[in-house]
Amino acid sequence: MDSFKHINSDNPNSLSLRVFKEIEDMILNGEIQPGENLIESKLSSQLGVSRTPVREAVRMLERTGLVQIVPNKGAVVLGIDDQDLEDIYTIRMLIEGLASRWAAERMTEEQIRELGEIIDLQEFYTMKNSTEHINHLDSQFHEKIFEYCNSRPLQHTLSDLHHMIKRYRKISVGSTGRADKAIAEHRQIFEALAEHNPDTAEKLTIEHIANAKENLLKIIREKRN
Amino acid sequence: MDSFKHINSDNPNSLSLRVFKEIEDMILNGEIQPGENLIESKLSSQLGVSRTPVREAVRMLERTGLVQIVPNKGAVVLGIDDQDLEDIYTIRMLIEGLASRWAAERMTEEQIRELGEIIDLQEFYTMKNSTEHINHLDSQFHEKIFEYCNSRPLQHTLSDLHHMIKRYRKISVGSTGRADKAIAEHRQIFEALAEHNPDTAEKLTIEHIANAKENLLKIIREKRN
DNA sequence: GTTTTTATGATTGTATACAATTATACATTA
DNA sequence: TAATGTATAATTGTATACAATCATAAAAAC
Repeated sequence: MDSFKHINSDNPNSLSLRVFKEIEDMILNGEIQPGENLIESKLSSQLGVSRTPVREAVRMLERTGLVQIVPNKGAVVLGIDDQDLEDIYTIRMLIEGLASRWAAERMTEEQIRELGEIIDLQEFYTMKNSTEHINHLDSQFHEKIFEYCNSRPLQHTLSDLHHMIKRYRKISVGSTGRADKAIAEHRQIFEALAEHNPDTAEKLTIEHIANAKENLLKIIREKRN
Repeated sequence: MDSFKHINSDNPNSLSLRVFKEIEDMILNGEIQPGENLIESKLSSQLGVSRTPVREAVRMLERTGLVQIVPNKGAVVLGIDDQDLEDIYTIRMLIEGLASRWAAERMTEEQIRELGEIIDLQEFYTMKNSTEHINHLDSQFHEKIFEYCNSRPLQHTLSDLHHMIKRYRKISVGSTGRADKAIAEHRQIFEALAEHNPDTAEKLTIEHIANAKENLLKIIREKRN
């Protein structure tokens, strides 16, 4: 049953992957706006590569939900509206709740130690007000949990959801007073995990994401006015 | 904000798509076994097309989770073990439960009528013992619900999950006495949806999928012995 | 003046050629 | 013999050329 295991693909950068990331950045930074068409020939000359890796990159972008491909017509950049965003967070509540539940059941002592270190770092950088680090560690905390829950299907599902909200995460934690609260919540979740208490871990995680959702929606509404 | 809407891509069959389906079938039918490598040149000569559409098809297969691509090395067919299968069904319980909840809230009268017709057909073909039709309608019932819940993120998530278990669905409903029970459950879910009763619809859907899961695991264990 | 047709250009889809990488078998050395 | 290096073959990655499809605008028909 060796063939069933995942091989840890160590990201040996291919051109397609580089192009994928470059186009993704352009979209995330607003250089390319929702509604615009991605034209393979333009992108390829712009990036100095042939059309083939661009094509593959566009296919990867479709997979992340950033783009929709219409056969024989091309790829158009998709936006997401408020309803979509709310739905994504509601789904995340359920799925990440489940992830915490399973992590609480399945985590090893070594993994608990590792997660503890992340929390310590988070508290450190929050005191220092280093937004850059805070955002990165926030992502890392969530990613570690769904690594430790040790379920390929769940990881797959969650990674899709996280891709969808990549555009918004940067504003979610930054700027407001949410960072302090978020970390206090992380600490609580961590303790439930460390005690192998699935019910509490799940409940706290759901609340945590519900709070993040409210905060994000609030910020977005403010930005619009 | 026109650009945000999905264009109903009416499947204008491209070669890549045809090739995708052919390879998918080969894997689903066991012609290509988990652990085997997909070799582009072989497949292209075997199917009488060039390597380009084969490459694109393999990328699509990776997206459905049937295959894993290791850069510079190729694509290997993935299997899923019992734990994966259980996890998928647990996730499905949550997600389809949510789909039913939202469908109950958002469904139109016209959609209720349509869904009712599917149920009627299901009952008809179950009396006739037409396994072919039963399986198809079972899929259709679930797909209609997450079409009617009208949430793109949820649809995306669920369609991934359904792809993952495509290999198993054919044996799930067939052969056993499960079909009768399944349809009775569908009927109950339908009534909750028609009454716009989210709580009941969600609860019944979760139970329904839990039952399907037990049934599937039982069948698989029997087949192994 | 409006609609339909037709021609042209732009863009995507597919095939093929070549480059880069990886796997395999054999030889070499300790 | 085991380990390491090297040559060759197999395979994937990328570039380019051509075919098919679609979008646009001018011309023709009404």
